[in-house]
Order: sequence, then structure tokens, then C-alpha cells
Amino acid sequence: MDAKTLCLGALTCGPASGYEIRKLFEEGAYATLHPIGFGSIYPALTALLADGLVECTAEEQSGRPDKKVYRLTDAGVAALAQALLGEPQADRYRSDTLFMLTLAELIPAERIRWLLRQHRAAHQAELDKMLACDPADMPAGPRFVHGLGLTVYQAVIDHIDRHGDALVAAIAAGRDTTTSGSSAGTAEASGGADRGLGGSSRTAAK
Amino acid sequence: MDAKTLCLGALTCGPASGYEIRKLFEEGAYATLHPIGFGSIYPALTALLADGLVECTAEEQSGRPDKKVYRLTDAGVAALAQALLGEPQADRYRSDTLFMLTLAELIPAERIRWLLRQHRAAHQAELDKMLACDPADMPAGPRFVHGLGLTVYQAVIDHIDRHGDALVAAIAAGRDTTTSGSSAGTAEASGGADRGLGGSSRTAAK
DNA sequence: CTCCTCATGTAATTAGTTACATGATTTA
DNA sequence: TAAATCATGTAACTAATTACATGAGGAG
Repeated sequence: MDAKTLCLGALTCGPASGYEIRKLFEEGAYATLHPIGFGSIYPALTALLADGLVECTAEEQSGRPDKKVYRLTDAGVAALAQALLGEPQADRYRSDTLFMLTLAELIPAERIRWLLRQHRAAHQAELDKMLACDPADMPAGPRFVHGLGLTVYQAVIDHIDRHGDALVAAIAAGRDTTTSGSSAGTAEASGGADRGLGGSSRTAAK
Repeated sequence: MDAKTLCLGALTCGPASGYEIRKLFEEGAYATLHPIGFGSIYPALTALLADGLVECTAEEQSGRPDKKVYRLTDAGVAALAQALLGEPQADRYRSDTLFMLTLAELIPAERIRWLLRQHRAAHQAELDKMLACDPADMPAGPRFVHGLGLTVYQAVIDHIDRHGDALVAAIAAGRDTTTSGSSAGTAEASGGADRGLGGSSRTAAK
């Protein structure tokens, strides 16, 4: 799905500027469905304007660059409907965290715990954002996707809550950080599960 | 997460050729966690060899090019463990299908039904592949990720089964394909929900 | 007083995908 | 007999991210 179609889709929610479109894709209706940044949006909008699929009125603002508000034309709606008839590409998911967790044996138990917390927190944050929207206000399409998002995020959180401790315990038991012995057997290191709690508040973002 | 780290990770499962690594990422242990193709794997392997992080023995084969089997060196394991300590990038998910479904109002009801079926089938296929593996054979890390995958895929399938029909019905009611009237009100077109059943067996793949 | 939000756009770099080149063996 | 699998690698192309440039106003 190319950036042009994505922008066209975003504009069905109503007229918007490039800046606002980006927000739709990172916080709003299209959040997490399709990552897209300024570098893709602005050129796409320019191309759409040249093709007559959107029209644009510039609103003067003090200091800031003019706010260019784009809206769909009839041709734009038709082009979008057409694009929506094409074959959808297969879903793609990529997760550094899950890849790392697959290689848990190579990672200190403390860091595994941190990774799990962070993963949970990220999903909880998405969930909270979605919970703030009332599905009753949405048309059927967005409501369906919204509900799907809720279930999936909840499933991830539940799985971490149910099996996260067991993973940390297994790693702590299998290869202790303090001892360098390899075959430690089934140690009962699960007792003090909540002491240090990961630390490392710096470098949390980016 | 770059292609080199991904290859290093794959090689923890044991020595493998580039061809086999790709299979790991599309069917095996790392399936759907990180998309990666030949074009990324072969150059990465060459670079890793130059850095001494993997070593390689070529097995002669009749007709085919030599099968180059790569395995991790001690330096490779150390480099991987080091890379695993870096900040994981945020998860990225992209779904053409879900984006399309968000714009369901612009799509004929029949096609919505097809989209839902296809989405369900894709997730069912992934689920079946995962169900074929016994988690008991896995170390804690892969087992955790495996379990997470199962729950998530199941959640998607369940959601489609529970709410898919309602979506199709809403679209069919809101904007009928046969009538061109725009403000049709709350029509009771939900009755014959299962007549044509989508058809279009051609162009199913790719 | 500093940081964040608003606001647009270009340029450079990096990453990823696709196509090509080659070819024997197995399966349908 | 046609197509898929196995097997590696390069070159070209497309797409995406990041950095840069500019700058006012409001919140903390």
C-alpha cells in the first residue's frame, strides 16, 4: 500500500494538513496499522494535488508556514475506491523484542525482565489510547478494526502477565549471572522476583 | 535489527545455509517475527564471514551451486549477545487488509466478505504451522514467543468469527450494491447474508 | 528558560524488494 | 512435460527513514 493511497484514506476522515495526517497514523484512527512519516506524506500530497485527487487551500498563520489543508476531490474518492479493490499485500509484523526473547538464553535474566516490562507497557499504552475512543461513534469498518486491536493488545498483555515470570525464572535458573556454572539444575531462583526491578531509567526513549 | 544480527540469531539453531536461514524466517522458529529475503541474507553472511563472526564450509553438490554451510564462531556468539543488549526498536505492524477494512464504506460488501475470509485463512495457516510444533521441545525463550503467537493468531480468528458477519451486514445495509440510493436508512438487507459467498477462486494467491 | 507542539518541505542515506543469471532433481 | 524445490549471488530499483533548515507560541 503506497503512501498516496494511505493519504487518500486518511482524508476520508475529513480535510487535514500533512501534519494532521501523520498524527492520524500514529495516534488516531490508523494508529499502528501502517507506519508512515513526514518524508512520505508531503511528497505524496504534492503528487496527489498534481493528479487532481485532492485539492488544497492554504491558511495563513502567524510565524508558522502556511497550513495547507487538503481535502478529497470526487476523482480522489474514485481513485481510492479503485485502489481498495487491488490485492492487499500480506500483513507484515516485525518485532525486535520478540526476536530477542527468542534468544533469551543469551540474555541476562534482569534484562529479560526489563524487556518484558517494556513490551507490556508499550502495549498497555496502545490499549489505553484505544480505550479512550468510544466505538459507538464509529462506522462499522473502523469499529471492527478497533475491536480487533483491543483483543490483540489484550492478548499480548495477558500472555506476558501469565508466562513472563516463568520465562525470567527459567533463564535465571538455567544460567545464573553470578555463578558461571552451566548445568545448574532446577534452581528455585523464583523467590525474589521483584527486587531490583530492572533500573535503567535513562536511555528509555529512542 | 539489521540483517547481520538476524542471521547470527538464526545460526544459534545450528549450522545452516543461506537458503535454510530464509526458511527459518518464513516458516520456522522466526516466522513472522522479522521479514527478510535472499537479497539481505547473502550479503549479510558474506560480511559476517569477513568479520570472523561465522565460519563456512562448502559442500559440493551435483549440479547445484556448492551448499555453503555457516556456523557461529565464539566471536559471533559474543557479538550476538552484545547486539541483544542494545535498545530494541519499537514493534512495527503493517496490514493492508486492516487499512482497507477501516475504509469499508467504500468497498462492496462482497469484497469485504472475501477480505475477511482471506485474512482469517492466512491467520489460520500460521496457527496450523505453529500447532505442528511441540512447545515441550523448545527452550524457554522460543516457548514463550511461540505461546504468544498462538494466542494472538487465535484472537484474530475469533474476532473475525464473532464480528465479521456484522461488518458485512452493516456494509450491505448501509450502501446496497444493486440500488444507487445514498440515504437508504436502516435497511433489513441482513437476511440473505450467505448467498453468493464471495466466489473469485482465481487470483487468490499473490 | 527550556522543551514541546505546530508546520512544511528537501536532501541524503539506508534498507528492502525484485529481477536476473544458472541449472539439476523431484513431484505432479 | 511442466512446475516446484534446492541453491547462490549480483545489480537495479523502489521505498522508507533520518537529518537538516526554519521559526513562533505556549506550557511547565
